[in-house]
Amino acid sequence: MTVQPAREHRRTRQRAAVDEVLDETADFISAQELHALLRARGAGVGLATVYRTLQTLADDGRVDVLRSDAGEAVYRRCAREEHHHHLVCRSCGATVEIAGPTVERWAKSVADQHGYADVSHTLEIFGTCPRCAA
Amino acid sequence: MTVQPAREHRRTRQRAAVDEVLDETADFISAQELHALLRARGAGVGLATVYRTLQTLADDGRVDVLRSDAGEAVYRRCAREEHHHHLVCRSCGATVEIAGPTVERWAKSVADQHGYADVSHTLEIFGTCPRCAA
DNA sequence: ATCAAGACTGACAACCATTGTCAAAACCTC
DNA sequence: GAGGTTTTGACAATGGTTGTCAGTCTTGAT
Ligand SMILES: [Zn+2]
Ligand SMILES: [Zn+2]
Ligand SMILES: [Zn+2]
Ligand SMILES: [Zn+2]
Repeated sequence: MTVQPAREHRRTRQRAAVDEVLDETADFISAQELHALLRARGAGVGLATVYRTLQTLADDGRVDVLRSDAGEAVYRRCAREEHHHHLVCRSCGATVEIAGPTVERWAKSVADQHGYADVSHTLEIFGTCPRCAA
Repeated sequence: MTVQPAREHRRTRQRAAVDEVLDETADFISAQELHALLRARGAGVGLATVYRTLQTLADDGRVDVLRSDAGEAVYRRCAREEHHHHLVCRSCGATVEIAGPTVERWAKSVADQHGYADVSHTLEIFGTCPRCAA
């Protein structure tokens, strides 16, 4: 019995294109925006494919997802893959990655106190970045 | 020139009905669910009106809003109107209101350090409540 | 009580992000 | 190259939410 190589996803032109945009984009971006970008730069990719690719990346923890004020899902390739949070500019989307060890412990302890198990949490900070503060 | 009394919203049967359901419901509930509830108990209210009413209540800070995993907006009348957060059961929706003074200060300080102004944040803790832990 | 002004309602259409469909295309292994 | 699997993409379908607008209801004033 041979050890099966971890079945990775295939590398296709479409996935490479999505990956490239994510690497070049510092801010959170929606699937629709990403799709428009790709179309604009010639390397067209089907909208459904963009959604599927982002979904997969998110499942694999290779991109972070959060919901904009409008409820639209937005994606970002973060420098660190470990758990962290974000300080996001409401106006231009400029993002700073944040670590908060104290908050992590606090959240866990609060959940424990109330007997909640299998705990997770969401935490994002929004504001107006220096460049957008006219 | 007489001083105008603060123009409040009008009191209508529909808004009273929505209010009543919110007071009776301990868990976060979606607009669609609330609409179905009202219809079921006879006091029918138009779906658009339910949405508008919840929107208004949220704007006035009279109900809390957050997004379910599915991206659907869910609403809840909380005991305290001051800023707070929630510990929510992923399975049954049972909710505990949480205050986190330390987190509040931390969030503000992080934003300040990066020059972000007009700061707000979202923070919710999810888990499985004691009753749902089979 | 009556009335006018305008806030509110609701059935329905419109929107729009996201997902489902499925035949064609790309890819991999033998 | 053949056969089997994965991926793609145009299009339809879904579903929450908002827009429309004529008719209804509240309210404050008469
Ligand atoms: Zn900015
Ligand atoms: Zn965290
Ligand atoms: Zn529960
Ligand atoms: Zn807070």
